[in-house]
Amino acid sequence: MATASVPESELSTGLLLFLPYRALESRVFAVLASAGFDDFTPAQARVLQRVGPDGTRLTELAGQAQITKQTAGFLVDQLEKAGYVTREPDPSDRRARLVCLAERARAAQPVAARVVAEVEAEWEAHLGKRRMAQLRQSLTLLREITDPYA
Amino acid sequence: MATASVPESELSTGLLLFLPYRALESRVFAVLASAGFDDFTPAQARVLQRVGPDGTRLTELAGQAQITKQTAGFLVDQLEKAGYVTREPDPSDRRARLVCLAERARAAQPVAARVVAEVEAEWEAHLGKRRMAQLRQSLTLLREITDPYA
DNA sequence: TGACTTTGATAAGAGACTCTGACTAATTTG
DNA sequence: CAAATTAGTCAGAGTCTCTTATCAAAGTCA
Repeated sequence: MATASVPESELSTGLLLFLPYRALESRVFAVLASAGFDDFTPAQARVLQRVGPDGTRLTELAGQAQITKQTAGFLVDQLEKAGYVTREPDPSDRRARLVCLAERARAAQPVAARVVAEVEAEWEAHLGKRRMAQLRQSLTLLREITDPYA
Repeated sequence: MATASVPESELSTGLLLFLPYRALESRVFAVLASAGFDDFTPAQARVLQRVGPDGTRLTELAGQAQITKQTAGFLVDQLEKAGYVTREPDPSDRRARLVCLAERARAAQPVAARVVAEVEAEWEAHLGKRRMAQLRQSLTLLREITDPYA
């Protein structure tokens, strides 16, 4: 039996996905902190990221972030105290409340968006336009079978 | 100026990377648990994953996982109690100790490897052989600029 | 060599995150 | 309407992570 040549990378696709994800998140977090948005934690940010423009229910946030309702509630409490979100009654269901973006979150958003664009530009410069586009396309396809909320 | 069409996906590349990563990790974790390897946590697993075949120093594990040495030590303590790793003196530096894989970790490895292979096969079936290969290639390239330990 | 700095690791304590279980209130269903 | 489901909260415990401080071994350099 012929000896197979060792592939250029022995890392699992999982770790290969994780490394750039973590790099991006760290960059965004660092820039936000130095821009004065240093009063929230990564866990809070991951929930905040999921709040839609018209508000999102706690259960929905918990589902998307794959944490329990209790944990989501705990994190939203803190985001609320720090002025990033408000809780409004949901007109369509009196049991529910909508978590809505507050002023401070709307101020942070463009800062975060700028960093994401910057990092993505660096990636595109390294990979080339073609490969970057293919990467996003493949990841979008992959989302169909890996994101329960796609 | 012509109005640009809305891209097919509005998700940031970061979230697109995260979703399949999380899906893979969850699958592996679930299968390991149902195979009897249910006595470690995700945080412990992320450290265990980094232990090399010849042992790895605590500081190295902490660096790769991007956690503090103290946190890494805390997690290794628990992995040691559960029988997944041992700590051996490092012959080349009497300050250091090598975290080494123990019997239980060697037993879990093939189970984990099988699930990873299974999930990657599903992804390849969805994307096609060509796109899957391109995806891994692009991610490997991206690692050059996003992994400080590449 | 001997003082100084760096590096590997640990200890103590506090804060943050997350879970399970139990509960209330509103809605949906049969 | 009664039963089951769904949205959310409360209480408590366990886990994870950090900061600060300390010790011991190794490296640096005058």
